[in-house]
Amino acid sequence: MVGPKVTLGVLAERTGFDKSTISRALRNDPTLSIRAENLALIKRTAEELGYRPDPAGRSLKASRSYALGAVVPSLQNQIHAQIVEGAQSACLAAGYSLLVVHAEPGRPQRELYRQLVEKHRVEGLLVLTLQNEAAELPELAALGVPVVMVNRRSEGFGNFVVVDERAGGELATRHLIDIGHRRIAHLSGEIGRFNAGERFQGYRDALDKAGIAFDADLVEPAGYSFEQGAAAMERLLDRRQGTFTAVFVVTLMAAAGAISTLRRRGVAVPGDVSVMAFHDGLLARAISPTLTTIAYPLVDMGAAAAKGMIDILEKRRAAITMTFAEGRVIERESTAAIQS
Amino acid sequence: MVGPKVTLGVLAERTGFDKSTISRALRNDPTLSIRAENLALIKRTAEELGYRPDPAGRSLKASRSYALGAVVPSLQNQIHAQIVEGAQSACLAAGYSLLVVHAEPGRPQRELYRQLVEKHRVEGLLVLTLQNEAAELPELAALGVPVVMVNRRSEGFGNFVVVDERAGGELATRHLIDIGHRRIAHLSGEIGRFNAGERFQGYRDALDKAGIAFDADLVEPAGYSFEQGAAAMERLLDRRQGTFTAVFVVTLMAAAGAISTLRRRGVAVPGDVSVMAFHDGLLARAISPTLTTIAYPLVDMGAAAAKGMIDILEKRRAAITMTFAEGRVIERESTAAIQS
DNA sequence: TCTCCCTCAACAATCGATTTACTCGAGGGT
DNA sequence: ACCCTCGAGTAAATCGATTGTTGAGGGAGA
Repeated sequence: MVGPKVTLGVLAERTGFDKSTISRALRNDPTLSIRAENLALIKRTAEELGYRPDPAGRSLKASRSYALGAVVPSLQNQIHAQIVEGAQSACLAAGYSLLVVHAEPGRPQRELYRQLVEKHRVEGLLVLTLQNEAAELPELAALGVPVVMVNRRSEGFGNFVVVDERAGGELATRHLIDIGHRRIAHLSGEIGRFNAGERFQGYRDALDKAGIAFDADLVEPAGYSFEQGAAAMERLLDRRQGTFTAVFVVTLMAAAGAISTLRRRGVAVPGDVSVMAFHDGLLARAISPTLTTIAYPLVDMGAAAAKGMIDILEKRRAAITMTFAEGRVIERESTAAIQS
Repeated sequence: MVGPKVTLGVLAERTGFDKSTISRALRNDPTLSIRAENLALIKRTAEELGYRPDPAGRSLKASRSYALGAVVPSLQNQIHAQIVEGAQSACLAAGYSLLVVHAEPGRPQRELYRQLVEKHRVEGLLVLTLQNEAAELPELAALGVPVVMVNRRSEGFGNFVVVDERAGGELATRHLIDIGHRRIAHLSGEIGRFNAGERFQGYRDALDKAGIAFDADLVEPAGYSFEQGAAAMERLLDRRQGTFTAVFVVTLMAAAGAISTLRRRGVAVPGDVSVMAFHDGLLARAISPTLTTIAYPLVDMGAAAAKGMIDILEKRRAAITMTFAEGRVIERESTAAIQS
């Protein structure tokens, strides 16, 4: 079917040139000088026979794998799925491949990273997950390949691609303020973690700028998952039902959880409480009421991370620190203006 | 940091044996006879130095890439995300890598497949998408690598890993019947396609077995997406509102869409209409009311497909035709018994 | 006319792992 | 004394692509 493999050797026989000449010709190697007509002949022949350099040969000689690795908590989280989609596209477009592994909870992630680097020889790691950054970052660095953190950032750590979480948190909260809310609660993540902490700061920023007093009791630690959002809303209602008219929830999933609790407890959304989430995904349109969110170009972010990594590997840049600022409010049904 | 690469050559110097001896020793090559103590020495040294065979060298010599390719419509669909997660785990566990590409709508998929095979040299394709199977399957076959269809099946085509769609459709419908429904609508996919067609058949099977007359007018062609589900429910209500008490929707996403329409039109779920979906995912618990679904082990299905592919490549089997039968009803809030 | 320098390529060595074909000495059988 | 067979490894070739080095032929300047 496919016939004998088309290698440089085959091309050499066909054209009468040496394989090294052909290799150089096809790559437009400037150290090769060749007659224009011969160059054309070689290129044409390669084209006709459908020559594709074998990545194994290339890798062996170059001591490179042209592969990146990514570790992701779970692909079932749409946020991560978007990021991975972008990274994948960027890798393929640049001639790299991307190995994605998901971290099964309970199994130490260190092993996954190590396997990726030592066994599969990935040249760089895209990190979308880390339980304990302080402890794990040094380990990662010790693996000897560059690391780019995506959707995460750690003090003093070089490479990251993130969205402006703090500005996003502020944007979300300000939107609630703009449509008339004053008593705004916040379902947060673990404040010590980057994303949760920044979003929380943004929430405070918006309150401050609007001259609204911060009420720590209106902040309930939740987490990123549906269940955590639901449980946190439960606690918040137990304590403060009726005293807030809007809530900014730290993630899309947790917002869905919060809404489910609100509905179950007979609190109308957005009638009694408006709900605003961070990050957009198909889920936002699938639940009812549809969710107002702060949307960032997550696919682009994934692509930027992969591209940045590749640039680093190819010495086109030394580091990547990129912040996507262009968050915007996507208004849907879960938020409503307050008239009073 | 990582020091000089540990290759067979390094091990040879350290132990005094020839690299070929070491290679064969480490792989327990039965054609090598070696003194037990020397074997132990070699293995110990390899362990100490952290030797990992370089996949590039191995690939080159073996003319194999140890990589599989998968083309998926979008990772943002949880169903596909689950399948890919499973496939990924299975590949990594077997020492293979998995290249996932997602089909951007509009770009011909044929190019993606070709690139995967010719440029990245994947040894097998996991196919989760195909617009037009009759036209594209021969093209895929012509690429010269084995193809396993996942969550899809085509008449006369050898390899597939699927769930028992028809039994699942029957199970879903029967559950509705069991809890008292008689007038059951169906939001279907394109009947010509495998999944949609089978699920529809299952729907009919259940009606037949229960002695309920099939009413073609209660079947509304929808599609697999949220929007299509929403629009189809719109049409169905326009035509038949009040004449059915339950609906079996062809996918999770479309069911979410259907529910959103039902709610907007003031039809209570499950009060007026019970909704049952096919396949389970985080989404089912995130929407409100939570969705009753037919759950299949999709992660396992992805893993089985990858494992089957690897078995084929390693000649442990000639083909894989596997059907997961163990679908089960996960009862949540979107369905309720009818008392009458 | 004699170097010297381009132009246009060819040669050969590598990268790391695997595989096929040997080698070398000790012991066994006749 | 001679041939053979094991046991225990060794040597060399190979996979395909990529350099670093070398060389033949021709034109130009001295």
